[in-house]
Amino acid sequence: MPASDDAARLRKQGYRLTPQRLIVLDVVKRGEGHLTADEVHAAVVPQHPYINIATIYRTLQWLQDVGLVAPLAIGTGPLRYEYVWGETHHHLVCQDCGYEQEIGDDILLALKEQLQSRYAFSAQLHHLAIPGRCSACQQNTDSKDARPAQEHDV
Amino acid sequence: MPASDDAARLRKQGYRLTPQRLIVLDVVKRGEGHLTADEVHAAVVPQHPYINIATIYRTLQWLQDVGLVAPLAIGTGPLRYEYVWGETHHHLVCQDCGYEQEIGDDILLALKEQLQSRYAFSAQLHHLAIPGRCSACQQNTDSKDARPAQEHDV
DNA sequence: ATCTATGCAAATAATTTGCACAGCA
DNA sequence: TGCTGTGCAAATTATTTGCATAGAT
Repeated sequence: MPASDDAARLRKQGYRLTPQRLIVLDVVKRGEGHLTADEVHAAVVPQHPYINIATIYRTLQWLQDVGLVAPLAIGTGPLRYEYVWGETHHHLVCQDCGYEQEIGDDILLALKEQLQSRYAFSAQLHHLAIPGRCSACQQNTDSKDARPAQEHDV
Repeated sequence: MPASDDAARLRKQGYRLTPQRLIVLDVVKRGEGHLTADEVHAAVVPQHPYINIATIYRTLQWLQDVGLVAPLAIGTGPLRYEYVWGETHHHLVCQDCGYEQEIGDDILLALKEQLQSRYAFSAQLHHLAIPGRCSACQQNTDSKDARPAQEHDV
């Protein structure tokens, strides 16, 4: 799904395509993981030196509006953005080592169905970051937060 | 589970209990829904006029460290905090009307098991906000923000 | 030519930190 | 009394907005 595809679609839909928008889209698309506005900006600068951080924010907002990127609430810190590929997917994020794994949407189907049948609630889980521990880190049995009464890990 | 319970536990664990901490804890505990730092501050002021917003942030951080409150990433905007009751629970948040419903943890058990067996991943879904549409809003077939180009569900 | 997007700068939010003093254990 | 927590103010960080102009269609 080349960028030109998105571009053609957007142009046809009457949106104005500027180099800034194309570059930002490209960066978000090829950026692995999830980028903050700042990271996107840094990645764009080499190709478009005078681009302003405000434009990044505006463009990311616009890309959300047209459905090409989605923000990912990853807990604390600044918002992160990711390109929305055709198929919905989710992420497993290891809280110990930071490892991320992408998983399909199918695993949430059962959950969605249950929410619908039990609560008549139609869940919109487009893009979920599921925190936890990966297999490797589960084995480090570790006696973490056996906290004596102070000293907090950060 | 009266606040004094938590207080006793914390004192026993060697933490220092100040009126500020007790009031903040109390506010978060009785505050329905999820409060931002600012909202907590506003709620505390009547009882403790000179409390500073920085203290709120520090206290909320501390309450997280001792496991009494948890931050809830509710998408965009400032972080929200909620008291952690004994049993884990989650929330259904309607994106149309804002209605929130609390649901038990059991509905996620199957999901957790699948993640464990398929990905060897131990999910930590302490506190999940699940966006979607409630039954009432599903019926308003809605032609919401009919954007000239097309339209995406959010 | 028209109208929207951009750059710039400044405003606003949201959160953190340094430091001297207050107050809990 | 000895530390730790607090208030205050200022520093950071994150995001948004007004306005004149550049640039896409």
